[in-house]
Amino acid sequence: MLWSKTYIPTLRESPADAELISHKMLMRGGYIRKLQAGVYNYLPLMQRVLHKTINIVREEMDRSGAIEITMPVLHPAELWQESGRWHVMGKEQMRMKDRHNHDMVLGGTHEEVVTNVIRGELRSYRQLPLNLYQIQVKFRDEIRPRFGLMRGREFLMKDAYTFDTDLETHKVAYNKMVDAYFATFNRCGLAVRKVESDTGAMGGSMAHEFMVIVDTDSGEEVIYFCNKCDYAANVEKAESIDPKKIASETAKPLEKVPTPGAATIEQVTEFLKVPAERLVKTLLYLADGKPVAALIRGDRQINETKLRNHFGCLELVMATADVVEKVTKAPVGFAGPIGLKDIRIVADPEVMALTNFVVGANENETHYINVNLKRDFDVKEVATIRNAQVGDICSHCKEGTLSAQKGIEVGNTFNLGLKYSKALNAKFIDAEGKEQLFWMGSYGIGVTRTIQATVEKYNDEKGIIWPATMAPYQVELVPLTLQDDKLRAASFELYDQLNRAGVEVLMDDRDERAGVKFNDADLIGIPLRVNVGSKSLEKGEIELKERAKPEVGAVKQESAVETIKQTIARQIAKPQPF
RNA sequence: CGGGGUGUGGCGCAGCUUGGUAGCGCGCUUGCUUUGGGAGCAAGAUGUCGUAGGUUCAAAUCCUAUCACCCCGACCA
Repeated sequence: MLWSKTYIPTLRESPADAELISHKMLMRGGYIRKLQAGVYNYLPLMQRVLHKTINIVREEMDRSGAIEITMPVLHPAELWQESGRWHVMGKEQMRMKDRHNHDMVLGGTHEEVVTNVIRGELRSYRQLPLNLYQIQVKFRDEIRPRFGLMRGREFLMKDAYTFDTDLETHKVAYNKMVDAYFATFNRCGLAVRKVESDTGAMGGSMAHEFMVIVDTDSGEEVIYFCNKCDYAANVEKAESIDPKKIASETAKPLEKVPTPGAATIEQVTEFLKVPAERLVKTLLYLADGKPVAALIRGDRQINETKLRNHFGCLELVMATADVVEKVTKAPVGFAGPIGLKDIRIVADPEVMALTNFVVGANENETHYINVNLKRDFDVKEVATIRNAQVGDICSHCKEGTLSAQKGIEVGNTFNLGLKYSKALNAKFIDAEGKEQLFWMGSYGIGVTRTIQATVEKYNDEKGIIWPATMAPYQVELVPLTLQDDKLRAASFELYDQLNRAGVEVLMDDRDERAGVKFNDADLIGIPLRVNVGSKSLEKGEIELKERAKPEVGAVKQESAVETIKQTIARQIAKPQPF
């Protein structure tokens, strides 16, 4: 392709609304343009990267035995009502009405539709296992779309769905997908970490996320991993070991003390000269509208996902001040479990291990000190509802400590169990002639997000450095000038030779100065650049410059095509640029 | 939705406090020179100053409303 014949609108400056380096580079390199928040045009270079990435994903899915289909983007609301997710998805689901005033959904995921595809028709266990996948645009009305393609409202995704006869065969299918994911991301030059995650609105009992670990602030999610064993989980899921009961001190008598002006943990620790881990926070929430209380140590952060799972509610929101006052009969900041009646109270195991601790007294500017469980109050529900923290002991090996890193989630896998087959009544006949529900799994790869994650990972101050497997072109051919007839002729000849040799080549045939072309070449990040300049041409040579390497090499014109092909082959074999 | 911020040629920005009819850099067009890491000179084109009201002789500038976009938070197959 000739640069002059395609459309590569590079920018010297970053648009003001781009924050992440990857977002800036994709904008500056003329890869993407925003249409509205979270919705992007994919320009010619991006389109080619997209094709490359899709091909990798497709090849690995096919290799794993998954079968490609295409399902509609437009779904009838009835299907979502049938599964019960019409209400679960809430505002995140893009919805519209047709001319008959029927509710429609722009799909953000396809569990319902894929189940509808097979139900009633896939009737025999002999047709199982089955894995159906598609690569398709998805819509999600994100609360806050951001960071370019990282969190879009419209984005490209590969979604696969497995159907199996039982849990054992489901696990086989699940692990095949896990293997396919590692293979896929490897080919993209991305080292990914598989971490445990919460199942969220997907239901089911097991889930993993595939994370690209990044040093920058671009990681949207914090993941915790053990320094001794291979345990890794995201912040929603990560668990640390529960403490043994602290060598029990003698219970001191309960005492109610005034704490004027001390409503926050910091103020109370300061005022009472008690460390935060001796305080118990009483946090009030509305679980599907009903007030509930959660007790965690003062030095800990509540994990609302864990809390929501414990209460089994759809909606969990912090109670407003007036609810707090109504329930505790005290202003915000003085809630405590003693005397708190008629609401469910859940305590973190760490709280259960405390003695002589401090709680709010449900009275303005008052706390209880020397509180002890059983004697002063009792809780019926105990569940881990705190966030893990760096330095905590790993809950798996019980030896290592947890560290944290930021990551970009590029893929995920979910065991869905029987949730959707049950809700949508999808059954097959087993070997005994009995009707059974399908065991299902769902598996996503954010294709457009993976592309941006790759840019976020592989760039320098000059621009993008693509892994050869994803690069829009394999080679960028740069004639240093077009004014010199010999040089021009040699460039076009090489361009033709490369095309005939099946090399994906972009030639910068613009009548620009060399510096402009070099800078644009570095910006768009094609892994191999070939310079045709008069100095080397006099020696019968052309120059090779790999984007990821500083040095410039020279080869004889005659062997140029061969050397270029070898270089490309080497780059593709090891796609990680550095 | 809460908090913060920004909307002025394609991109980046100034002008707004103190109203007087829009400017800079890059890019774009044409010509000449130049040509190995973002050239120089000259001549040009491109703006209903986000939108709608209002105040005023006069509004990019003041007031009101509204929309869009960005950041933090909440949320997130």
